[in-house]
Amino acid sequence: MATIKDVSRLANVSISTVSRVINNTAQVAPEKREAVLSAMKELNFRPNSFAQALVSKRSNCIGVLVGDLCGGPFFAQMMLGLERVIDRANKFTIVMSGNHDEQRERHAIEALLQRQCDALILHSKALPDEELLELTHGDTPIVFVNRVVPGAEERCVWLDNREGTCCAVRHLISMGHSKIAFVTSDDSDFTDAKQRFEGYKSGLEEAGIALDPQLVTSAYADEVGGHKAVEQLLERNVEFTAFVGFNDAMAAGGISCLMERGLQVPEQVSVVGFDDIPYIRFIRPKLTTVKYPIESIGEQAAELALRLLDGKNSEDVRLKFVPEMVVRDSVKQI
Amino acid sequence: MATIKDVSRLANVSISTVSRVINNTAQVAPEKREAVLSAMKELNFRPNSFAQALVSKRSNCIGVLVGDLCGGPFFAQMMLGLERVIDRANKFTIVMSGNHDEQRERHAIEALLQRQCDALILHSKALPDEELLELTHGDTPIVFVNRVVPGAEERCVWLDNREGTCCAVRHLISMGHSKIAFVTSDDSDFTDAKQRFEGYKSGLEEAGIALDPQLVTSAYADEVGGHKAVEQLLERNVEFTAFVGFNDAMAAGGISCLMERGLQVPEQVSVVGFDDIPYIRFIRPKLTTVKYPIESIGEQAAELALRLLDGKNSEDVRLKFVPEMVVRDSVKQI
DNA sequence: CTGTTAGCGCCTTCAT
DNA sequence: ATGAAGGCGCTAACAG
Repeated sequence: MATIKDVSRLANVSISTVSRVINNTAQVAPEKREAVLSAMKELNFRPNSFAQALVSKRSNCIGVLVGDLCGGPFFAQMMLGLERVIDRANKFTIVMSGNHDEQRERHAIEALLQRQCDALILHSKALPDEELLELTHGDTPIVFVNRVVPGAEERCVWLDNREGTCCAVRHLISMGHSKIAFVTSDDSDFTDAKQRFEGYKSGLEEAGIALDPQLVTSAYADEVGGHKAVEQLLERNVEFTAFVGFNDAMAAGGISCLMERGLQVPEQVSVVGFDDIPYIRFIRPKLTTVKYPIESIGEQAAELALRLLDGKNSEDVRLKFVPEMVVRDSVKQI
Repeated sequence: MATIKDVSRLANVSISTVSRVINNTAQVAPEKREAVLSAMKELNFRPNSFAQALVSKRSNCIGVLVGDLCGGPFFAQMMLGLERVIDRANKFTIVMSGNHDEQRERHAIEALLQRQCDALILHSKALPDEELLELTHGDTPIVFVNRVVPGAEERCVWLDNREGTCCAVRHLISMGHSKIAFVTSDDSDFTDAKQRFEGYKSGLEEAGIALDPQLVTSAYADEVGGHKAVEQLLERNVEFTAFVGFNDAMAAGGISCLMERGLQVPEQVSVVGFDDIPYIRFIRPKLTTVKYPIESIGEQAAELALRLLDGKNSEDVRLKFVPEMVVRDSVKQI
């Protein structure tokens, strides 16, 4: 790989001049500039980004920690939002996945930091609040996604999960339902699960409906889990006219369980999901759900990170997102 | 951020000694080693990876170009495979997406190269063969995924698309079908589309069935497109008992079109998809499809890249993948 | 406008 | 076993 020295030699100028034309950092005589340009082309020169980073103290990289790239389209969508703005700022994205494992998350963050990322965007599920808070004291700007870290609220971009399930319940109630089940994740120290359950409870409470523990069922938070959970629910022989799913996948699994038993959705049971994942359009009936605006969240998180980096004020960055209902065909008025 | 100098000062040793304990590159007196270690801890020292890369000529990064992170779970799954092996090799992954645009792909590769990635794994759809071939002449090892670049075959990890649709057709024929439609992408200079169409043709040919152009229909390669394409097909009023979809999304779209018109799958029309995307389980009936082992392909691509890097022989890396049928419920024997 | 010079943080001989 | 010194490729004063 050719270096700046090679170019300077070929163009018969000093390395500073070359540097100047590379970075447009000062005026250079047109003829010399031409000479440099053609020398660069001839040698297929590309500035060594490490040398640049070493001296300029800027890596132009934003490090991103995600749960896992493959757990559904979720992170992919977030990345889409992130990339859009990071790209526009002419920076790079380095992605690492923590796979929801504490050790791995810690290691990934460590690695990102060591890479001298200019800023970090973290979607950490496994690390404790204190550890995350600690990180914000370092000299690398850090932004948290989908999580509120106490003491670092102004660096968190997140969705109000509680409000989400609450909306879902409200919607069902407005459609005449009152026996509403909740099909949730069995990972009870998963913050999202707690919050969504809270939302379910307060939605009922608002309407003066007592919580019936028999109507709450849980399993692993995917389609298979949803299927199982609804199966359990059915076995309990409690009456319900609707259920809210922890996420769309569980809702879809639950629906297939109902259908297998000859129960029609929404004729006999209404269903509301959560997330509005793209491939929900494959599900029949079209699922009514709560939108998780993950792409926008990604965008705002990146925006915030860049602001922090530039020391610009970040007041107009949206931190807290409020979910909205997406009404489709899986809820029936009764 | 503390530097090696700070550490050496605090530990009362020379820079070299610190370097030695960092890299385990020579014997160091136990007491000094201890002093260094504790100094590193105290200063929260992390070696500057740029300085390391600058002098060692190794960035420990593998650059990856993907079509887009969000066009379905496809790339996410590939990333899963890639990451697994890159991670195991203690290296990093830098991802950029080309969004199927020639300019952007070129720019992304340029950027990755400038980042001094140790090797590149490219999933390029838009760049011409010659340009890609050219890249392999540089000094950075390059691996192509899901594409055969003439002249660089030993650096390509790919699936035999042609064989895939051929399998699908064979399967349908073995189930008694002979009027088999093909619902494909309208992007005709898209290599995958060409190859899959070839497979469809040769599948028919094998069975001595003449190709009926009326049975081939195309649209944008997603669910909506599938819907449209099948709509067209229906309007043509040609008889068919089955169709092969360009991919699962088109198949799913086609199925919903059929269902809306009261046509049962597979009772009246059998369907075979392509890819076996994860969320296919949401589709009713369960779709029979051709598996695209994208995760394994990702793994092997990464494996190949690492081999190339280490100059190890890469003979046992699997380059060409052969698709296999996944038989589920959307095909009926007639 | 241009060239010279001094590092950025680290690794690696080369002496000791 | 250890320290001193040189240099990786580049940028940023500083002199002309």
